[in-house]
Amino acid sequence: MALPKVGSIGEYIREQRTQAKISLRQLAAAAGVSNPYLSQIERGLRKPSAEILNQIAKGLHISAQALYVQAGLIEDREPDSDVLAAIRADNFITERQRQVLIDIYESFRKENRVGAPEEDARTAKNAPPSPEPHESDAGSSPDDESPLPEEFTAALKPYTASSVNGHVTPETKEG
Amino acid sequence: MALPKVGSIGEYIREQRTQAKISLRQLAAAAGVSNPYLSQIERGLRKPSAEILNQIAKGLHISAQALYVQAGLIEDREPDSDVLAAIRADNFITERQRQVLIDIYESFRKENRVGAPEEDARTAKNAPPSPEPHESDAGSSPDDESPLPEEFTAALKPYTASSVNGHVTPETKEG
DNA sequence: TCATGCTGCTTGCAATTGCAAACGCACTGG
DNA sequence: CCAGTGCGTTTGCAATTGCAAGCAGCATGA
Repeated sequence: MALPKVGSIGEYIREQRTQAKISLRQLAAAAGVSNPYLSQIERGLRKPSAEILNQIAKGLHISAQALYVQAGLIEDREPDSDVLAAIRADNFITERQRQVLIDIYESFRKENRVGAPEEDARTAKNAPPSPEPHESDAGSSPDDESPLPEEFTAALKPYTASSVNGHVTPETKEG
Repeated sequence: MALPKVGSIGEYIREQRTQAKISLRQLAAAAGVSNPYLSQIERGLRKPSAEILNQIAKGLHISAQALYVQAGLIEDREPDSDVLAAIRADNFITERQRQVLIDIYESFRKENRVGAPEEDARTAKNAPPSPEPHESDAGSSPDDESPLPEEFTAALKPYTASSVNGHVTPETKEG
């Protein structure tokens, strides 16, 4: 298990390099690494550090992210929705908060996507994946100050109590 | 320039770890690295490879991307897209779920603003000024000894299923 | 034929990573 | 008072990274 995915990333680099029609030495120079080392990387004999990887990405003029994904260092994130992208790009929240937000959002979607369980069928009915007509702007009542939490566990309780509960529209039930 | 941002990433990791209230050894075990090595990383004495970085990110339950950015291995992402706009535009979730998400996000931002006199948008790069992990201990679960985020996801399920999705007392109509 | 220049590859070697073991410190409790 | 447990840190050491130097093969040209 010495070379798990290392090989694939080496191939990927070589592929990109040949595609760019530049020599190994050229890329090595552009990336600021030695030619022999780059050679070894491309053949999977060495596992480049993140720094080297980054430099190679720069030298290849490709996104470092692509390389990291190839190297298995970053999960290939599915472009589910813009919400996740926005959350991930947001700078106003801490990492932990970000993670919680993502977890919550994903749990929502998972909840809505309930495959076919009869029990949850009705709950799912509330949130059909397709066109749930949220015609109401639902404007998120601007002046409705909810006693929002500061911690997760703390955060969740008040929700069910005030914010969420207080905004229910029972009519959504189908007759 | 031997240690460019290594120090900062170590601090960042330690910050996240203490924020998560887990010990160095715990994180080391969760991340699959040795405790002494993690200690050295946090103090900037060692420059962890991408693989280790990735494992640490997993152990911390934060996005590996954030760590790479902190390590200077990935260019900082675009400033910030509007999370709220994305949430409002999303039609994979119900109105109630949308409301919860918005409330949570805003509460997070409000929470982060505790030590920030004015709009610190630009100053806040990737980590808010001083989030002050001062959990008000509002929850204080009885036998809660898992400060890990998984606790939250677990905590989310019941509440997404029942409270949010429509198992609430509908009498609380908006009026 | 030899010289020059290009391609990529192999070979030692210093520097670094990453770990197992052990250390010092604070706390608990028999 | 000393054993036991937790914390973070320090200390050698094997394994690896990453590089300078050198090697072999294939062109072009005098």
